[in-house]
Amino acid sequence: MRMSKLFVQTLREFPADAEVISHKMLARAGYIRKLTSGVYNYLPLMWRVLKKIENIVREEMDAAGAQELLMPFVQPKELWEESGRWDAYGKELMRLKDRHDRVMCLGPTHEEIITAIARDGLKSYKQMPVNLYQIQSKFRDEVRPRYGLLRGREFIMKDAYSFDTSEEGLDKEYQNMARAYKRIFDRCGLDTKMVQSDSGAIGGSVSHEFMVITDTDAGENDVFYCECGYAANSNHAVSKLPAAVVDGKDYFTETKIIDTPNTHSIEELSKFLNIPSTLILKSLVYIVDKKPVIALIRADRAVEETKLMNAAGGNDIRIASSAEIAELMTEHGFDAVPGFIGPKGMKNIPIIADETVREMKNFVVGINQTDKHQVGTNLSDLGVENLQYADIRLVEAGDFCPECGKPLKVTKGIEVGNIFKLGTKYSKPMNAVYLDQNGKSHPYIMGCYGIGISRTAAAAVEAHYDEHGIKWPISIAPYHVVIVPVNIQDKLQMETAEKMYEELKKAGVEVVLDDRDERAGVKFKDADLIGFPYRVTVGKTITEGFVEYKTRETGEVETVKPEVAVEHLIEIVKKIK
RNA sequence: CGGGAUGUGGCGCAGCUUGGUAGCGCACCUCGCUUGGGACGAGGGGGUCGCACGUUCAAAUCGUGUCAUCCCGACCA
Repeated sequence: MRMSKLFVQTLREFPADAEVISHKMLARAGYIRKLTSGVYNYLPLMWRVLKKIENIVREEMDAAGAQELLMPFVQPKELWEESGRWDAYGKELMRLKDRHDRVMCLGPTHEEIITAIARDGLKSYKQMPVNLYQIQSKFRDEVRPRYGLLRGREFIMKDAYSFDTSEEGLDKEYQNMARAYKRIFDRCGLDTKMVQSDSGAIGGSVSHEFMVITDTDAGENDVFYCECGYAANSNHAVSKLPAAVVDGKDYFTETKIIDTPNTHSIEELSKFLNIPSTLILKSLVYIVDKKPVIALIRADRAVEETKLMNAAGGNDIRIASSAEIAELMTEHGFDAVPGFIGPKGMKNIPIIADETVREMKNFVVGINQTDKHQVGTNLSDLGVENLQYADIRLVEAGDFCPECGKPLKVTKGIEVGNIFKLGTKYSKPMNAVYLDQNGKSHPYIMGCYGIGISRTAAAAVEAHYDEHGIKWPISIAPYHVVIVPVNIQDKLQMETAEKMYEELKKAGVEVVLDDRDERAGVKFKDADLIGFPYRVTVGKTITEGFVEYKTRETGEVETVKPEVAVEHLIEIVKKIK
């Protein structure tokens, strides 16, 4: 490709509305243009990158035994009603009507469709196991799209679905996909961690996410990990706690109610009583699926909302507003303000206590009376009904690994892929069954496996850039090399550049010849910004028979003969896989 | 959904307070000159100032409404 014909326009400055590195870089270097919020045009350079990632995914999925197909982007409401997700999915599901007023939606994921395909054509145990996948645009009407390609509304995803007759079969395929994912991200030049995670609204029991670990602020997830190999998303991580004072016997000799004026926060209360916060039982009111739930936890710790939501068996959670708390107090005949709330007397409302609460003795707790707390208390003193214990605690750095006991570390991660065990979550309600050896019907045991293609591209930029621009891993770079004749009016320079260009093209190297009548500085800036992995500069030294060969990643520069540079590049490209 | 901000050529911005013929830099086109890290000179094309209504002799500028976009939070296979 000749640069003079390449459809790309680089910008002198970063667009004002771009926040994270990948968005800034991709927009400035002419890879993407925003069409509307969370929706982007993929310009020719971007599309080349995306196709390369797709091809790596495709090769590895095929090698792992999966089969590619393509499902429709527009889907009928009826199937979503069968699975029960028409109501459960919420506003993220983009709904629309056709001219006959038939209600449709844009596919945010394809469990319903694939399950319908399977029940139509997958009738015998003899046909399984089978794994079907597609690479396609998805649409999710995010409340707040952001971070460019990292959290768009329309994005490209590879989604695969497996069908088995047994849990063992599913387990095998799950491991198979985990290995394929590792190879895919390795080939894309991405360092990923496979972490345990919550399985969320998709449902199912077990899930893992593949996270790109970056030092940029684009990582939306906290990942806790240990040198022993344990790694988990914060919404799922568990830990062992450091030792703490959990028995208040040295502070309180009897159980009594005392005045604690204006102690609205844990900090104020522990200061007022001159006790560690580990002796205070914190009570928080959440609204889970529109109903109140009280969470109890040792006060030095925070509640992990996803864990709490799962413990409460809900699909939706948020902290209660002060108005809702007031209402709840009134219903139970109290009038305490937040800061003095407690489980005492809260009948007919689920109370979920974190595991930390089990060990607490002679502690301090709110009793739903403003400016008062009860000290030297044990949970049994409070006569709590509907009590349930669960791990609802947010892990913190410094906690210990649940598996080996060493201190956990925390890092930010960008989720680029995930794998779920779905079980019969979709096959059962949709009555998608096969016949076994005895002619008896059973629902499929399913798994699903996603990779965000466009997000992977953005994550690669987050992981590979410098102040001058992008540094693509060669396997997913839009082109392998750019040849820059410094002065296109110089006959020898231009002839040499053209000759190398033709030779490289012939050898299958993806090469751009920067034949623009621009000054060298402009071409160098653009080359760095766009992120060609290699640059060959044909300048003055060509009179002595040499060109400059530069590696973008390392900045290393060599002076070599043109034919050496060509050979070198051909070798490098041969080795990409 | 709560909080904050912004909409002026493709991109980045000024002008608005105090209403009076829409401007700058980059990009784009032409010519000259230049050619190893975003040169220079001259000439040129492109914007009903997000939209609507209102106030006024006159609105980018003032008022009301509305839409869009971005940031923080909440939310999020």
